[in-house]
Amino acid sequence: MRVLLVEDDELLADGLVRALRHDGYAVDHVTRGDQVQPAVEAGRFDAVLLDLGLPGMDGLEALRTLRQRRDPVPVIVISARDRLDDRVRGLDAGADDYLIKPFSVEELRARLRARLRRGPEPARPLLEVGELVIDPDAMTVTRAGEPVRLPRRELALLVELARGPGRVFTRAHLEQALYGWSDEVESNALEVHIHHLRRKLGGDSIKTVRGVGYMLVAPAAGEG
Amino acid sequence: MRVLLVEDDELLADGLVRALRHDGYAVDHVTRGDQVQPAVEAGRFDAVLLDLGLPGMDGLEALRTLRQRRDPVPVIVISARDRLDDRVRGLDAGADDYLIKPFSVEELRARLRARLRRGPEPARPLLEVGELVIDPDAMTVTRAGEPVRLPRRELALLVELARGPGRVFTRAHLEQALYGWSDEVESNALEVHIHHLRRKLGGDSIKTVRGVGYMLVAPAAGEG
DNA sequence: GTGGAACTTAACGGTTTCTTAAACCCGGGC
DNA sequence: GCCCGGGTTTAAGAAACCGTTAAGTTCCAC
Repeated sequence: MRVLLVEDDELLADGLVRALRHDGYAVDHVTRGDQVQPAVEAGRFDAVLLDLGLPGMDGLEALRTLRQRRDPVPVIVISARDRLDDRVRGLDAGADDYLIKPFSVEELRARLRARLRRGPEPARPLLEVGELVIDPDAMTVTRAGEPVRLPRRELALLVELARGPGRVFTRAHLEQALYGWSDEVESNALEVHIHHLRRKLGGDSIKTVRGVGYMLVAPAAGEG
Repeated sequence: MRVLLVEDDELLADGLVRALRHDGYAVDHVTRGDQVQPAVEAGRFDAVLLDLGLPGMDGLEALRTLRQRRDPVPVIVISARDRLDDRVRGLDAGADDYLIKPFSVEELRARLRARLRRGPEPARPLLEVGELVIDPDAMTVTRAGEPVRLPRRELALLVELARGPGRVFTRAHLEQALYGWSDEVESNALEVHIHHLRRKLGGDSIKTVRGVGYMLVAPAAGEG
């Protein structure tokens, strides 16, 4: 298992490298934010441990660059920035975990194990349907470059459909995705939401499969 | 996105359910540890939020059971047990994240988002008979790559026949597959559906066995 | 609180699908 | 040739499905 440690504090870095190597990981170590992208591209790491306050380029910036290029490598942020919105920002920038310094090496090990157990989760590509761009990860939609603000139900519906573009989702599945088992829908709420979505996204983006359900039209697939 | 919340503190659970529903998640809620396994099996959740101190069965136990059965659902532990070795044990039991009570809802949201970023849906099992490909889950059929639109009854009939290509299914069996035990059909509805299917799939795809029933055979290319 | 957005429910009409029924077909026995 | 029973085809009314509109209700931000 190959791990990239990005940390400019020599003392901490030394300790971590030593501890992780002791656990059997192959650890590479860089100290500057602008080294992250090249290192990851070259190195095929199974995980990255990323400090945030770095010379060259801020760690968060480096992380965003990585994710913009759809690199799926698991990233654990290790930072002294302990404010709530630091953590939220880090996770939303694409971190898989966020550990606050000072932390116990034991916990880092456990969280690293948890990440490595799963392996990289491939990032989904942006879904483009005509002038429509759906980012299922960020749960955002833009039309002709303009962000489209969607109400909760409609967004949830669209994101669910975007999980399998070109695939049919049954009404039962979609209703479960929106409502769970607790509330049962015994009206045509689903159809109404579909209707509203179509109005906002353009009529041919969501296709009806009669007697079955709905599907988001895939970019590549020919027919609408 | 479907989320299962496992939490016995009514007040906390209520708040979380409310907050998550507000974010567009379909939230189901159970309070006992021994309800986790059945719920997850029945519910196809995208993530589980799991308290540890639970009636019925300890959360950690429930988590281990889940993982022993190779269930891959992402699990975020939310617990007041804040000792280092609690966290390590939780993560090593198969948790993907471990959040200590009291926590900020904002952080839970961010960590949930991080867990729900995920790759494409796994491939589904397909039934293949000659050039015919049936996806029972999406309830779609393609013939030589071309989608064939089938109404529900015809589809159900075809799916049943496709379970044993080259095998004869009795009328009684097929009628039961279409209408269940309760409904008795006392007309030739079955024959009519067979007729329609043959028209769409090609005349020789469904063979009649006089006095017994029908069977599916690989249809010849180019017809239909 | 209050106003507006979002959500649900209900109703209607056009369309597809399902069932029923009746006519038709066809091989086998006489 | 004629009849018989199982199977096929056709047609038509009934039922279900889906899109749309609109009204009522809940939710939420101000």
